[in-house]
Amino acid sequence: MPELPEVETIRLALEQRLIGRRVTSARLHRRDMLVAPGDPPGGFSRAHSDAPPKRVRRADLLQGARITELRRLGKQLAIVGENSVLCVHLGMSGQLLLATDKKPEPLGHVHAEWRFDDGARLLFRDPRRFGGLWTFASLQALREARWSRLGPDGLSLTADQLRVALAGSRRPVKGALLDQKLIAGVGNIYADEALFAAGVHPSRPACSLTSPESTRLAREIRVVLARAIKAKGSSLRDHMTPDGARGAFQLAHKVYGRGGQPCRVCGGKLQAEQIAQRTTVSCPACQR
DNA sequence: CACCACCCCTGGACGC
DNA sequence: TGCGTCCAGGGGTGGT
Repeated sequence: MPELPEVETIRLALEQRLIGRRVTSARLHRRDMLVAPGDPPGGFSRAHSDAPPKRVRRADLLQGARITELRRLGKQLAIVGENSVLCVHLGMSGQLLLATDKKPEPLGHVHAEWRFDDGARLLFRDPRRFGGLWTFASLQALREARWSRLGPDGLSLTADQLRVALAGSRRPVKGALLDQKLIAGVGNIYADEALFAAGVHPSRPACSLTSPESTRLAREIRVVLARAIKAKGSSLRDHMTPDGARGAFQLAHKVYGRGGQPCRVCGGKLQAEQIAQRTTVSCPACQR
């Protein structure tokens, strides 16, 4: 569920709370949620998953490091320390939660936790475990190993960047928007919302968009993502800010999750179908 | 290379 | 109330 706006909301909150703080200790409860330098490619097998809670290598999980910045590309977040970088991917159900109280809450599925020099605690929780943690020696290493595989960030997507991404592809434009190699950060919610706002039907072949349509779609992608960030994201099930607040953008969804209901613009019946293995909702009248 | 089907995983919604 | 079934979906992998 966390797409670009949810991750950016988390980034902004952590930036306020963590920059300048030093990690005094870190714990990893599930070894298979972390991929460290030197680990076999593809991460750890689930066979490691029953290992008891353990301390990790000092260089891993930012131990001892002061946090200097928080970066994001698409749906991925980088917590940058003095001597190492932790890349967090939240997958479907991942959360980063801040807790200041002494008593640990009875929260399940907490796979890693950090303690900071001001007493703050940061928890990485991910019930469905589609997410994960990756450690790197530097931001440069993260860029080379992971972020180089991502397309341009959706929040600043230009019309030209979108035209390049869609060029020569006959797959449905919805599928192209979801492909992180082409555009980073757009998931099922914001793909549907941006396509609706742009008046483009999700099943249109990507390369069939006219130049004005691409320009409009790129703008609507930026706008819908920016509006969602202002609302602190869409809280449908799992998303919340590190401080436990819910986002409000789900109230502004025009098509996502509304199959069969009336279009908020024309009143016609919204259509739900499977496109690129994702439930896709659109308005047959408003989107061409 | 382009694209698609499948799989990973758990909790919540829903039907009986 | 409780149990079974289905569905949500990002992204990696392997097949066409």
